[in-house]
Amino acid sequence: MNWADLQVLLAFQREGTLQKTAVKLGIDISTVSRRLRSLETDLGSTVIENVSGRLVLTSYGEQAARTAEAMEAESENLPRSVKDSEKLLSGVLRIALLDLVVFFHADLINAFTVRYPQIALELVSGTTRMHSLTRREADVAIRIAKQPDETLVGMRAVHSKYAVYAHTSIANQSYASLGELPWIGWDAAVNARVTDAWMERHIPTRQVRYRVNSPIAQFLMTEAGSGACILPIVYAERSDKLVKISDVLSGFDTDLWLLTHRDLRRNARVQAFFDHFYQGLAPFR
Amino acid sequence: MNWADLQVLLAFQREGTLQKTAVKLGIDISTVSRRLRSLETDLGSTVIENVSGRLVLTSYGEQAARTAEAMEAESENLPRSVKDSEKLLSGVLRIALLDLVVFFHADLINAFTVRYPQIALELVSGTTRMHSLTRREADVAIRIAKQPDETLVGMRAVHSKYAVYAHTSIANQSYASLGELPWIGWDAAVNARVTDAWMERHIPTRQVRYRVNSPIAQFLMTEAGSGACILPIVYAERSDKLVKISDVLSGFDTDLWLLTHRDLRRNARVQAFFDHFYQGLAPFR
DNA sequence: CATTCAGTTTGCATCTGTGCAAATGTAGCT
DNA sequence: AGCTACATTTGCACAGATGCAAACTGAATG
Repeated sequence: MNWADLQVLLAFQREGTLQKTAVKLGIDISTVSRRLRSLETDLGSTVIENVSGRLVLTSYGEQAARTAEAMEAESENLPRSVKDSEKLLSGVLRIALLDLVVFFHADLINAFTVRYPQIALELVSGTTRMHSLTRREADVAIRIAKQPDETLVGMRAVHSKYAVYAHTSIANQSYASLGELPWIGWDAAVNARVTDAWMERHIPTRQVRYRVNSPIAQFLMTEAGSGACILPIVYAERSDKLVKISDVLSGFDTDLWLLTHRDLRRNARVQAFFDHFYQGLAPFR
Repeated sequence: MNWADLQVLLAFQREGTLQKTAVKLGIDISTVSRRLRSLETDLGSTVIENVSGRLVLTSYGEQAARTAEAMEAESENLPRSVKDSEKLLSGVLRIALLDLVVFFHADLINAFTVRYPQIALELVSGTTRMHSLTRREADVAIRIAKQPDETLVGMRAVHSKYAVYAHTSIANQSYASLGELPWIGWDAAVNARVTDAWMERHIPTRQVRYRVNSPIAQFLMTEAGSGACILPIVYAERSDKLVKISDVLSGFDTDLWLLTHRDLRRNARVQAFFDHFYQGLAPFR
C-alpha cells in the first residue's frame, strides 16, 4: 500500500480531471492515470470509472479519498522546521503518580528532565490514588492497577506479583506462623479488598500494629523494621534490608500503567514521556 | 512532499535500523537510506543522524514520525473492499432543517435518496429553528443564519439578500406607501430583531394582519395573497405569483449553511450529503 | 590487537516508472 | 454532419530510482 498513490487520488478528487491533477502535482497526465490504476490493483477495487470519456470516482473511490483527506489533515501537523518541532517538546507536562513511583524511579524522572530540558514536569503525587485525567488534572498518569480506566489509553510498563516481606531482623526471629509477627496493613480508607481479605484470613487483628494509607509508607515502614507487609516483588527485591518470607501470593498481581487521555495520545510531550519511561522501565519488566 | 517517504520514516522508527526496515518493506537497504535522505531535502531538516555507525532519528525526525503515525492511524480506515465502503454509506442520517428548505429543495433531497438508497434520511423539521446538533438530535443541520454556531463546522451553500414581496394582485393595487398594504409579520415568539425593527419603523401595527412563526408559512401566505412580506430574494424570485415591491433591504442578508459536529465531519454519510447538497445548491448561489 | 559482527555507504548495471507525442473518444456548437 | 474543445489512452524513448555487491565504519569479544 503506497501512500503516494493516495495523494494522487486526493488531488484527483479535488481537481476533477487527469489534466488538472497533473498540472497541480507537476507530473504528467499519463502518470496520474497510471498511479490511479496502480492504486486500484493495490486496493483490489475500482477507484475510477470512465463515464463517457470523463473519469469519475466510484463510490468506493470517494470513500478512499475521504480517508486520504483525513491523512492529509494529519500531515498538516508535520513540523516544518526544527524550531517547530522543538516547540512541540516544550511546555508543561503534569504527571499524576504515587510517591512510591517517585521513590523508585527518581533517576528515570531526572533523566527525562535532562533529556528534555524544555519540558517542565509537574509531579502530582500524594495519597489519593485516582487523579482524574479526564478532568485534566494531569496529562499523564502512572498507575498501579490490574485494569486501567477504559476511557484512557496507554501501555502496561511493569508487571509485578506480590509476596510478604519483612526486615531481616524480623525475618530472623523464630516464629511458627506469619500470624505471630507484627504487621503493617492498609488504613480503612484505602479500598484494598484483596489484601484485606487475605489479612483477615491469615493474620489476627491484634497483630496489625500499623495501618497506613500509602504504598510508600508501607514500604518505608517495612524497611524500618516495623513489621511484615505484602509488597510488590519487583520493588521489594531491590531492597537489601528486606527478605521475602512467603511464597508468591496469588491474586495480587498488578501492573504499572502509563496512561493518558485519548486526545493527548499523539501529543509530542506525552509520547516523549511514554517512550522514555517505557524504555527506562524495561529492567523492571 | 511525498507521503511514501513518510511511510519509510515510520517503518524506520519502528525497526530501528536500515536493514530491518528494508526487510519489513521488502525493498533494499540502499533504497531506504536514499528515501530518508530525499525526505530530508523535502523537509529541509535532518531527520536521521549517524551516531557512531548507527542511524538514529533526530528529535525533529521523531516529531515527523509522530505525524506519520497519526496518518497511518487514519489510513487504517481505508475501506478494504467495495462492500466495506458501501457499509459506510448506509444507515441513518438525521437532518435538522426548516420546512422552507424542504419546500424548495424537495427535488434535491429526493435525488439524494435515489443516489444513496442505503441511507435512510430522517428530516427533523418544524418551527423551532435551533435543533441542537451538539446534543445529537441531528447529524446535520441546514440553517439560515448570518453566522453559524462556532462549535459546528460546515459550509455556506447559499447567500441571499431580502426584499419586500407580494402577490401580483396586491402589487397591482395602487398605494402611496408600503404602509398602506396588508402585511405578514413574525409572531412575537420568533426572535427576528432586524425584521421587527424595520417593520416598526415603516409599517403601522394595525396593517400587520397576520403573524406567523415559520418561514414557510410566511412564504405560503404571501403567495396566497394575504399580504406583503419580507422574503429572501433567491427563493421569492422563483415564484411567478410574487412581485418584488421594494428595493433590496440592507442588513437582512443571510446565508444557508450546511453544518455538522466536528466529530462527524469526516463521516461518509455526512460528506456525501454535503457534497450532494453543495453541488445541488449551486444554482442558488 | 586482530577478528567478527552488525550496520551504513557507495558505485554501477538494470529495470521500472515517467514524460512526450500521437491516437482515440465524447460532448457541444454552428 | 462536421468542427472544436477537452479529456483519456497508448506506444516508445529515456531518466531516475532501485537492487546488488563490495567497501567501509565502529563496537564488542577473546
